[in-house]
Amino acid sequence: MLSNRQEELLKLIVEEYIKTVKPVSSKSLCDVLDCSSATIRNEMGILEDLGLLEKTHTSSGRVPSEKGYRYYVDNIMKPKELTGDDMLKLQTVFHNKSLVLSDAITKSMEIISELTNYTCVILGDTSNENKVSKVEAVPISDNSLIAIIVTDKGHVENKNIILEEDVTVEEIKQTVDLINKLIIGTPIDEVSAMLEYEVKPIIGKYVKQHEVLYNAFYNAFSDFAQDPVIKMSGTKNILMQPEFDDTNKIREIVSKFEDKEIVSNIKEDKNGINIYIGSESEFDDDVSIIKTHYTLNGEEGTIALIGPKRMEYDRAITLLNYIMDNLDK
Amino acid sequence: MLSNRQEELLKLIVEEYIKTVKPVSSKSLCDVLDCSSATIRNEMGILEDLGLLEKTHTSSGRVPSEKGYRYYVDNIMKPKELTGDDMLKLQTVFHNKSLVLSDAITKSMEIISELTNYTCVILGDTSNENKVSKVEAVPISDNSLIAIIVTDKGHVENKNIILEEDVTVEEIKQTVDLINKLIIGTPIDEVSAMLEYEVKPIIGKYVKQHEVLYNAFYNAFSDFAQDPVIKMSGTKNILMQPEFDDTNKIREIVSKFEDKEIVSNIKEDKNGINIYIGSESEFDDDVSIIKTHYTLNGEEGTIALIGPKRMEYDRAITLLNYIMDNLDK
DNA sequence: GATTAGCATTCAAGAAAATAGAGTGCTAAA
DNA sequence: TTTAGCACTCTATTTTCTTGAATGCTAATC
Repeated sequence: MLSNRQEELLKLIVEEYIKTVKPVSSKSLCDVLDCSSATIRNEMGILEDLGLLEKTHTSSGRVPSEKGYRYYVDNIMKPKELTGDDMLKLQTVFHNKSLVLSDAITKSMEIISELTNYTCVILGDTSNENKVSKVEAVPISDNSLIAIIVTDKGHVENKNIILEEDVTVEEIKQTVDLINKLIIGTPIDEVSAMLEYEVKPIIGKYVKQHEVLYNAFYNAFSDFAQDPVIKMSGTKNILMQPEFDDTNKIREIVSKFEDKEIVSNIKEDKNGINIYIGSESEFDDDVSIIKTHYTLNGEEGTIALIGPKRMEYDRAITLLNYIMDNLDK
Repeated sequence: MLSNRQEELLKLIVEEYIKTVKPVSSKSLCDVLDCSSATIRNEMGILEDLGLLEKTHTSSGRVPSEKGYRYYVDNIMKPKELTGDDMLKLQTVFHNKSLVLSDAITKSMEIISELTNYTCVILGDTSNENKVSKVEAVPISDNSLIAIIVTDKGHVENKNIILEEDVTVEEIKQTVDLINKLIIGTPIDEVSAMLEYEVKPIIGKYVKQHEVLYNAFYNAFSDFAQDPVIKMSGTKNILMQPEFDDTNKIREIVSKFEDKEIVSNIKEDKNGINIYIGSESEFDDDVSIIKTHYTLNGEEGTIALIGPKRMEYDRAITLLNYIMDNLDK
């Protein structure tokens, strides 16, 4: 258990380091804590023994450890008020009423990455709340067609399908009508089963080239659930941070950003705003990630803010909270 | 005018530098040119006076200048045969027949960036060859609908539209039917005019909330022509090149890659494969860009390969040519 | 028992000097 | 026209020194 002074000291060191990116010396805190540097050094020693502080070399000042940041975030940090300036920029998103929701998230992401100078990632999934609203097929050539699926939440997916065998326009129309009749209103995650057990048996009776067409639509729908949308904003921001002043580190991060599989792992399941510090992020030991899962009118996904370990956690959280609150409305 | 030996010398220096990224010394070429280093130094001096070679400092070996690369590309370089290995990897794209064309380009881009270790960019435009094939509108809520436009080449665009005033399902249906009747077959770049002069006058007679609906569709179509698709592959590749072993240079390039406006400038209009060396690229003085414009079954755009100035121009061109030839089929 | 002054100690970071070696340019001879 | 030979230039690396900002510890003080 930390004494009041120890907590105060940890707080000062974390906040000073976040600001300056330089190890904090005992002397520099004398004034604030109103005691001598020797006393502070003693306390620092204790915090270091507890694993909350670290040194970069034997005679350097102290730097928060991962555990130190964790303690700060869990026990010390207080929510921060939004500054008028931040507020002002955020307003521009929410006052534009003609923005469709999905655009609003994207726009928020851009603003948040700009305000914080961190990198913002959106991993969007199509929520299972989506129900099929309309299916359409437009023939393009003799052996290809475009299958279009619209959901009640306004999602549109289309797929260009090559047909292995010739199919008549009439057959396509029949199939589409049939599918529409049977699956409108079906939640998107149940469509595959629906197609297989309800549509497949019936389609054979009415449509000649039923195999080909069934397969085409089955593939179109199976794509729907998959590949989450990845959007990033401010990729460069995190690379600009002084702690990443190393070509190989930058290359490593850029490589990870480019790898969809790695980025997809940033996905968050828990509710509320969650903080992952350094190695906790499972993305890169030198970054922290603040994530939150959102469900918003048929869209669902993760919004994540990637910054250095010395992130301004309080401000970032406040900003994210503000955005989430306002998107709800 | 260069002598044979001078051309040979330039060729050797360019190719050696491309391979090693180290200034080339006179001594290292004695064997190949079968003369003394002093002779080579004399010739090098001439090439330097002509601005084809440069030194990094007074007593360093020679490095090709921008003009040197240009001379090499224009006068010396010969097309390169594809290696069996390259060929093999490329085959995988073209043997997959169920790949729709647009996917084939994307896939080619990925392979080409992987084979060359350069960065590949595709700037896709919707060609004006596209003609409207079908328009559809699906109501989502009382005050919003999804407008969908399909072209004869298989392009689909959709837009979520918020209606300022209430509109009935019946009115939407009427409008869509009307638009379909009037504009199917219209080239995409003429749709705006068509809407304004043909549809607008008529729509008023049949549809009550014609203003609102007209505006909605007008906006949906105006989006179509705009925002070209940008796809990138192997962003990290160029950052890995040894000449970019500098954090600020890397940051600069990443920033440019992130800026859609800058990337859009890479667009190519000329036919055939074009080479832009260093400052000619107008993207960054330290890179070269090989670009080609493609028109392919209703899709149109630019495919660009971004590498260091010491690119393997011959190989890159051969690869691009191979891809373009095969996409045509 | 907690605090602090004082002092030896450690280490990074930067400047300065020393060294080695890879190249060049130029001259004079072949 | 070519080349051997040599002085010269510059980079890159290593080494040494110096400075100053920290620390840890001890012993005196509050």
